[in-house]
Amino acid sequence: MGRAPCCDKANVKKGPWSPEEDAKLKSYIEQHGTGGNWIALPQKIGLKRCGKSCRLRWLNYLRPNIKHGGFSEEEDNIICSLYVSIGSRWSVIAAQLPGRTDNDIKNYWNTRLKKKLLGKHRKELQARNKGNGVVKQENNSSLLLQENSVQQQPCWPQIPAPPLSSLTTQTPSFNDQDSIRKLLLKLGGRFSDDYQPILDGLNLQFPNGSLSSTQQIQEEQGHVGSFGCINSFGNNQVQFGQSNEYCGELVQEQVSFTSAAIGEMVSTNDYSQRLLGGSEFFYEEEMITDKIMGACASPSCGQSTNWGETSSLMYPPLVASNFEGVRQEMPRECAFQELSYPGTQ
DNA sequence: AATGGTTACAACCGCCGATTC
DNA sequence: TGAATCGGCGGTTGTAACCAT
Repeated sequence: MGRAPCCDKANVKKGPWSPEEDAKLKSYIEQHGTGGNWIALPQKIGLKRCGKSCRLRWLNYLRPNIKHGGFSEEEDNIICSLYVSIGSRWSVIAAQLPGRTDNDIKNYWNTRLKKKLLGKHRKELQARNKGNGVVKQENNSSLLLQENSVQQQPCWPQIPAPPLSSLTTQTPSFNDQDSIRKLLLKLGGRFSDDYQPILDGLNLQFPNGSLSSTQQIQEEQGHVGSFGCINSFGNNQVQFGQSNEYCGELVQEQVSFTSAAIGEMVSTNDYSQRLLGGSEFFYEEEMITDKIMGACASPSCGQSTNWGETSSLMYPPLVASNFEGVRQEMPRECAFQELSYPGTQ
């Protein structure tokens, strides 16, 4: 059998913590530690709180050496570059920023960093459209979910690579690149300038339809994987790929940058435009919603869907250097799926 | 000064792998 | 071995503080 229930939810207090509760929790943990059992803790202290709530309060607020607010530019850069690399794995990102909690970073990203970058990105889009005389169609080429001309064919988006020639080749200027590099390595990514392109080792099929060797193996096994984002730090090149399944079809896109360009984007807080130059969907949920809904509503799709169903397929990016890396580092939302690959089975 | 909108952040919720019994 | 809980995580929500009108 299992254990006793975690807590009596009817007799548990919710909402903001009072200074008295904080003091009780803090002094107890400082004297006795957590005892390795958060659930039993509130009873010992005499708090009408859930053990989970106590844990959260301690980790995010009461723990010594916690920093709140006032993120430095350096921290911004680290958060941005790690988010680009590994997605919303806040605990991993927090581990690189002493004194910061995952909750803090998550809030900071959601309320400030994301908007800051998106705002800049939108301004640039508007300026670009103005310059091109484009009325609507905000760079819609970024995510053209093509209607299938033939049923059972993947609907590949047409993603134009950003103008690499326009990107600077100067050395990335975010200060903590080395630690980021180490972290990425630890996470299964590669970050070396002499590293060979990894795409052949990945289970990828890009719009040109060519199969990688790994893919062929996977094909033989009768399935292919779905993953979020691939970062290849080889030949000074970083490639972001996203693979999603819409309406039972695999949709992939790929954007490439030089690692120097990434450094520039991050250091200038301007990476949204560059990174998103080919993938606005990253932030502009409403835009992709419309497009996906539109695509899935297309006659060729053959089935109806709604955003609630498709949204779960919007995977965050992650680091992967090879197929195993993809499997191992796949966030749980990205659990390796046994996708039937249209046209390859 | 009042009101409505926005921002920032603490806290909750629900899921999942690990652990326990 | 399987059921149940624990601990950790990321996503979401509630609300106080702030700002603009």
